[in-house]
Amino acid sequence: MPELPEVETIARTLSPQVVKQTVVATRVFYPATVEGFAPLHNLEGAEIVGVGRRGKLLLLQTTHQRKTECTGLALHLRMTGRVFVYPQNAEPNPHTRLILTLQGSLGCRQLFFDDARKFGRARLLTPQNLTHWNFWQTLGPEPLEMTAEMFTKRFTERRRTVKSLLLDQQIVAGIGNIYADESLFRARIHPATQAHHVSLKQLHTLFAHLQDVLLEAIAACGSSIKDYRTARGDAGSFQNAFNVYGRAQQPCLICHTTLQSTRIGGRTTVFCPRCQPITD
DNA sequence: AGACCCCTGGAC
DNA sequence: GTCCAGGGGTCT
Repeated sequence: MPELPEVETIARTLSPQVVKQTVVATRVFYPATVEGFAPLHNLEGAEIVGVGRRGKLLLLQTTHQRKTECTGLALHLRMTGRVFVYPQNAEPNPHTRLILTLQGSLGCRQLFFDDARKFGRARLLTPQNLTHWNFWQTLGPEPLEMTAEMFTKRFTERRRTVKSLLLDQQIVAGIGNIYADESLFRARIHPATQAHHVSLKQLHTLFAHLQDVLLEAIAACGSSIKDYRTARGDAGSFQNAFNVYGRAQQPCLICHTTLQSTRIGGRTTVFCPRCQPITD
């Protein structure tokens, strides 16, 4: 389930494989994958000039196509989306949703977007698509680019639980279930604490740990639970550093108390009842 | 704020 | 066969 560190890793590993290559053809195998007002074939003729990330969105930046006003493609991998570059003769598999055929200094290659669960989405970057895309328009700031003051201000005086705010893409972009639970454990904050009951000092601690865990995860090329791979096909290794995610009923690595599992905002939440006391 | 939906592979 | 994983949209 690609979150910020996984998408960042994909962007970094994909970039050298696609930059300066031209999209010469596109194929759509599952039409619902493409959202918005512009068809995927509007990318044809454009050269990929960069690969970036915004929150959990992977961004392929292309040369501006004046006729279609297209400047790239946004991909949301959701849970099972994968991006790979294959040789010209590679055949689509049953999970292949999109293929961009690339031509350039690296020869003819194919950029595959595979997605078993069909939750992933692609959207062309055009003025109309961006204007009418509420998710894009309301997406919160990047956690690795915001200040501690920006972060804490978004959590104070809110009654929602601190975990649901961490997962809210309008509050902070790019955090999913893994890094929400891991940063709350490190900060020793119970995930069900209402945000207005978390002290300013605790919020600063949470922000510092959130940045730490994201940077460590990026350095480890992300967390591979099941589906996630880099754009080179490698697994990440940060799953080996989890303190709580996926460890319900196992002993806390700090105090050996049995880790508890609950549901917050519809998501499985694992925490240590001793290290993360409830404060209310 | 919570429920349901979208989807399918894997665990049991 | 049943249940679960879960990001984001939508509806109540």
